[in-house]
Order: sequence, then structure tokens, then C-alpha cells
Amino acid sequence: MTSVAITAPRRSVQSHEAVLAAAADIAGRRGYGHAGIEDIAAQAGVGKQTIYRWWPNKAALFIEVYGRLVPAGLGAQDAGSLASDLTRLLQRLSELYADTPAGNILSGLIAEAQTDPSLANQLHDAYVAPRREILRSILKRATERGEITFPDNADFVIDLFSGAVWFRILLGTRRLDPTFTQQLVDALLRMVRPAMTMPADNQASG
Amino acid sequence: MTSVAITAPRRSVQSHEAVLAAAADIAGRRGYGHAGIEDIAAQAGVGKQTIYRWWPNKAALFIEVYGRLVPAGLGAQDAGSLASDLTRLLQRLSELYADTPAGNILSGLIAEAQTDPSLANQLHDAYVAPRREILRSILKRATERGEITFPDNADFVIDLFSGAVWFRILLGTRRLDPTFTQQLVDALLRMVRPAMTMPADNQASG
Amino acid sequence: MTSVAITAPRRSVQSHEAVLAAAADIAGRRGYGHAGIEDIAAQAGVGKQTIYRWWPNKAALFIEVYGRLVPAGLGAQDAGSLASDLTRLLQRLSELYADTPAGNILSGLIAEAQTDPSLANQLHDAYVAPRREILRSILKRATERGEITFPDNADFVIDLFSGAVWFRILLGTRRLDPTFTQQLVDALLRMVRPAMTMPADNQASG
Amino acid sequence: MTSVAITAPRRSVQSHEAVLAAAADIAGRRGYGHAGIEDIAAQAGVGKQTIYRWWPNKAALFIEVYGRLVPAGLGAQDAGSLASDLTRLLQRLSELYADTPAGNILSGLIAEAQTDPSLANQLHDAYVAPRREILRSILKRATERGEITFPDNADFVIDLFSGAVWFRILLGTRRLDPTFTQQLVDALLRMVRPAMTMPADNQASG
DNA sequence: TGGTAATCGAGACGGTACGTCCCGTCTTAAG
DNA sequence: CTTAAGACGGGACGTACCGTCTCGATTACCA
Repeated sequence: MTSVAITAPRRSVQSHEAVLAAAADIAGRRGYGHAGIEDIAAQAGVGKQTIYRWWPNKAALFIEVYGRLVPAGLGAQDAGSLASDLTRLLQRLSELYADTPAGNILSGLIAEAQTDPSLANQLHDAYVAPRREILRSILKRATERGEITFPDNADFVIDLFSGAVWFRILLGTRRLDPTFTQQLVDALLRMVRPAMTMPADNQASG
Repeated sequence: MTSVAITAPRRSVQSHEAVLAAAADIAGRRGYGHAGIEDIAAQAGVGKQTIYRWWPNKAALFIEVYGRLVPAGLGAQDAGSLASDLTRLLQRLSELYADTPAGNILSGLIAEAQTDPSLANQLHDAYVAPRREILRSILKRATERGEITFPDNADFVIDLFSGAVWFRILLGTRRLDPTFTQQLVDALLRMVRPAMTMPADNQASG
Repeated sequence: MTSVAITAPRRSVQSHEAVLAAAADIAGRRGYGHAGIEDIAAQAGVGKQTIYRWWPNKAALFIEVYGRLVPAGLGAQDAGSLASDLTRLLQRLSELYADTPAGNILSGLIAEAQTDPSLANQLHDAYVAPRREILRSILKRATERGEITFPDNADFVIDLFSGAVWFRILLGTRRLDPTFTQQLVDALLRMVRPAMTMPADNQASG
Repeated sequence: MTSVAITAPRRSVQSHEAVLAAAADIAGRRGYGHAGIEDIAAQAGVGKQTIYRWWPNKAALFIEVYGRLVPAGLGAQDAGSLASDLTRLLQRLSELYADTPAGNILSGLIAEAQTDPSLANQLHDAYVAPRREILRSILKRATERGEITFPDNADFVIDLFSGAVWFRILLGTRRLDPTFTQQLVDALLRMVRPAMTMPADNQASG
């Protein structure tokens, strides 16, 4: 403590982590909407002021929480083929939304963003853009492999994919089950691959 | 004397309408999240209790508001072909979300439903199910016309369609512009029509 | 409308009685302050409007209730001497306040009258004046019996008596016990009788 | 870390005073019964919660207000004789009830205490007991001066005095005018002094 | 004896105040 | 001099009653 001593945030790190942990925990147990700053501070053993020092509001805090829950490069690694890249991504998302409050937090943020344009921007930067980037790179990889020609409606295809996932998470059964996963991957492949996929096979379902 | 004579509760049509109108208006101007029961009551010229008498909470009220904003059979009428049926539906939705707070209300309800399972059910009954039914009937009509064979993954296709619309409304530019409309219709047709659409082009086999 | 036929209160009497009974009962069980018109109406099996038809407000209703609980000529009959007249009156009051909500109602009315001058008047006419009249007639009777000369500060003496009773009822132990009764009667006799009543006893000189 | 260190709640002196002042003012202008917590908070420039934090209910608040309005040792100082001690006390009370809402507040509290036994206790401790103590000390002083023998029914005499004042305040003309004052002092002296007071003097009135 | 107008119970209505909750800011005491 | 603890002003919540205002259903009078 003596030596270099960039004293600035005095003992922040611990508190910072405690706040994020408490926020995630409470959102997990009671839902984003019922997670109050007051509760979070109390559970984190932190003064409310400490929270407001670092995050301007609840939304900003939860964007960071979300960032912690969702690994940066989720689903980015090469699985060998377009189909397995997409399947892998969906599996990882499935686990994520099943095991963490990420889905709940996301929907809460989305709702709040409807009323708060600046939050909408933050949310775009923190969530939508990275997700799009990953899907885009998956498509690029497939192009390089020679599986597909890079589609000129790539952005649309990407949003179609994301939209399907969201719809499931927000409204349907929260699970991204294998059937759904396969259907979605098939749909994407079909949109992106030359038409002769047809023979008779591509669905076995369950 | 002391007869029993249980009379049904009689609600004031005027007040009922005034509340729905005020709710829609305020949500339109300030967003679902900032539409307080107190404001709605005041603007409707109604006691708060009158609102709580007929709706157990804000969500229930706004489900009814949403029902008023979105005509029951929206997009159900026959436009002559699958493509025009879908295009027509999207155009109607586009207008709806541009001209009314329906989109904002919907996203608010969705967010709240994350925490409240009973609301999730109501929302399903009031919104998801009817929308699915309409799309299903559009697909059936196309089958009867001989345009397609009714897809066995109809439910998936339908949710893909809805998901795409949602994604746009909740996160993207709020507009369902003509480009998007066309892309979505194309995508659906492709998923649902026999695969031989295009002879041999686009990309070699794989 | 033709003949005499003051048809006015059609089948009032039963309801009227039921309201008074319910009001007394509820005030007895929960206190004047917690006796709401709504509860009274419900318990009386009567519409609220029926209450408001006959009494302009809660206070007016309870003035009538009080009138029913306290017999008009309470303590007016001749008991043979000033001392027994007063003792008798106090005993009757004691029973009244022990067995009925009269005391509670009275104090509620008094409190409300602090803010409502018209109620203060009604209360005076309905309660204070009659009570004074009875005490005055007791004093008169004693004068006629030759027990006392009618005191020129009769009003003061009378209020002193009433004040003592009130103080007990409102603040002290609610009971007007025999000790208190005797002390109060003694005090009054002393104030009203020629001073030489007792030669040398009771208290030594000073 | 995580030391315990229970710190006592710290109340804002300014807010505290502002609330008491606002409460007194509003009760003075509209009466205890019409003084709402909401109005008091607004006029004091204070959140409602700040009131509820420090006082469990309206009655508790007004007990403290009453305590501020009525100086602790009111009428306790020696005025030279029993008669002047009592006269002085009554004059001070007269001013108090004329110039402040103390009387109004007191009657409101009394009424509320009829229904709430715990308030009755508080009221006893805050009002009745101190008043009795002062009168008792006045009697003691007179005893020490040799004016009287300390009466064995002192408590009764004291309550008689208080009762007379109350009766005036609650029901009669609110004023404790000089005539009344003198009558009450005379009455007390007569009850407490040896019997030979009589000659002819004891009333001059005004 | 059947029609009709009043009166009834029930309770919805516009309001007002309640006491609670939580926001984001400000203050205090302890370390 | 930063922190936790939590008091503060503010403002919405959902509840409880107020006194007024519809409703049918139920009389009791009049034809």
C-alpha cells in the first residue's frame, strides 16, 4: 500500500465486485424489475452512494452485470462448420439463459430502453452489436470454408436469428431446446445456402 | 325481507373508456414505464379506486389497452396470395407501431411478464396466441390455394416471423420499412415453398 | 299529494332503528372514531344513502344515538335530599358509561365539535343544556326543601360537577366509583351549603 | 472489515422543528381533526416518510407539539399565596388556550385516546401527570406557608380543578375569563381551607 | 288486483388522505 | 478523507372511507 499507491479508488475493487455479485443474485432470485438499488447495496454490504458513484443508474449497473454474465467471445470459436458454429452458439446461449439471470436482465433492460433512448444506445453497443459481430464472423468463416457465398442480406439473416432466440426467451418457454436449436440452424442454412439442400432429410426432430 | 338478490357489478362505460383512452395516451407520450396509475386516473377524470376495481394492476389494464389498439382480426383478410397476405400483415403492423403506443406497451408488458408468470400467461392468451392463429390461417389459405404444402414446422416458421418483427420493434429502428418487409416475406416464402425455387446458381454444392 | 297524506318516510322505521342500533354497537366495539358510515350501513343491512337521507353526517347520527342511550330525564326524579339526588345521578351515569358506548360517543362528538361550530351548538343543545337543566332542578328542589339557599353561582357549580365527571370519563379510570361519587357529592354540598355547616370537625383550624 | 458499529439514528434538527411548527400552525388554522400528515409534510417542506420515521402516528406527533406549546413548568413558580398561585396558573392557561392551538390539540388527542389505550397512557404521562404535579406542589407550598393543612383528598381536589378547566375549554366558551378564574380559585380555597372562610367577602367579580 | 312511483339494498363513482416503498442525494461517525 | 449506514425530499403506490350517484328489485298506494 505504501509504494506506488494510485490511491484513487481506495478500496473499490472488492465493493465493485460485491455490488455486481449482489445485483446478479437478486435479479436471479426476484427478477430485474424487483431488484432495487437499496437491496443490492444492503446485500453487497455497501453504501448506496458507492453504487451511485460508479453507475449513474440501475440500468448502467445491470449492463455491466450482463457483461459479466455473458463471456465476451461467446460462440466465437470455430466449430468446424457453419452448422456446428450455429448449434454451438445456441447451446451456449441456452445454458446461459438457463443458468444465469442474463435473460431476465436483458428483457428488463430492453423494456427500460423503450423509454430511455440513451439506454437504448448503450444496450445496442453492449449487446446487439457484439452479437451481430459474432454471427457475422461465423458467416465469414463459412464463406472462407467455401460452405456459402457471403449473403448480401447478412444483416437481415443475423437479426432473424437473434429475433428467433429472443422470441423464445421473452415469451415462449424459456428453454432453447434441441428441437428449436435444430430448426433454427436448418432455417439459417437454408437461407444462406444454395437451394438444392432439398433431398428429403433435413429434419428428424424429437 | 332481507332477500338475497345478488346483482352483478355494473361498471360505468364512460369511466371505463376514459381510463383506457388516458392510459393509451399517456403511454404514447411518456412510455409504458412512465405511465402511472395516478396520472391515468387524473387524466381520465376518474378515482384511482375505479381503476383498481376493474383491473388488478397496471399490466392487466394495459393488456386491455393493447387489445383496443390492435384490431382483433388484424391482417386476417385474404389478399390473394401468400406473399401479399404477409406483406399486408406487416404493413398493418408497421402502421400500428408507428401510429400508436402499441409497440411500447407490448415491450413493457413483456418485461413485466418476466417477473410475473400469471401476466406471462395473460400476455400469451391476449397477444401471442391470436397472432399465431392469424399466421397459421394465412398458411392454411396458401395451402388451399395450392401455393405451398402446409409445413410441418409451421409453429417454428410462425415464431420466426414474429421474432423478426419483435426484434425490430424492441431494439432496432422502430420502423418496419419496405426493405425489411420484403426481406421477411421472401425469407418466409423460401422456408415454406418447395426448394426448387432456383435452378443451379448462387453457389456450388458442399 | 291530494289529501293530507304526508307520505314521507315510507318504510323508514325499521331501517332507522337498525341504523341507530348498528351505530351504537360498532361504536361500542371499536370506538366512535373507528365507526365508519360504511360499516354501520352494512351491519344495519341498509344502503348508505338511507343514512345520508336522515342524517347530514356522522356527528348528527351519533347525537341521536347518544340521545337513545341516555334517557331524557336521567337523574331527574326526586330522591329525597340533595345528597341523594346527586348520588343517584352519579350512579346512573356510572352505569351508563360502564354499560354503553355513551362515554366514547360523547368524547368523539366533543372532539369533532372543536372543529365544527355547528356541531358544537347541536351538542350543546342535545347534551350540555339538558344536563345543566337537571342539575339546576336538583338544586331548586333542594332550595324548596330548605336544604340550601339557591346559590348565585349555580351555573359555575353545575359546570364544576359536570367537569369532574368528564375528567374521570375522558382521562382517568373510566369508572365513577363510590369513593369518587362521595367525594364529588361532598364537594358540591360544601360549595352550596352555608359555610357554618360543621362547627369544628372535619379539619382542624389553620 | 464488516465491523458492527451500530450508530444511533440521527434526526435532522431542522426537519424535526419544521414538522412541529407546521403541525402547530395547521392545527391552529384548521383544527386537529383537519390537520393531515400530508399537509404538514408539505408545509414543513419535508417528505412524509420523515414524519413517519420519527412518530408512529399523528397522535404521537401532536403530543410532542403539545409539549412544545405548553412550557414544562407552567404555573409552577411561587406567587406568594395559594390564591395567587392558582390565579396565576389559570391566567397562564387562559393565555395559552387563547393564543395557541394547545386546547384544540388537547381535545383531539383526548378523543383519539378513547379508542387507543396506548395513546391514553402517553397522554396521561405527557399531560395529566405533570399538571397534577404542579397543582400538588402548589398545595404543598401553601401547606408550608401555613395557609392550609395539606388535604387528604388532594388528588380529588386537583382533578376537580382540572376538570373545571377542561369543561370550559372543550365545551363552553373557550375563554377562561376572569369571572370563571375567580370562581374556580374561590371554590378551591373553600375546599381546602378550614370552614370559617365565610364572612361576606369572597366574591367581587368583574 | 294490477300498475306505478317512491324507496329501498347495493355498491360504483370522483375524491382525499392514508401509510409504505423506493428513488437518487446528502449527512454523519467510524476507521 | 473515504466508507457504511441511513436520513433526507420527493413522488407513486395500493387501500380505506368519504358523501354522491346510479341501478334494479321491492314495496305500498291508487285506480
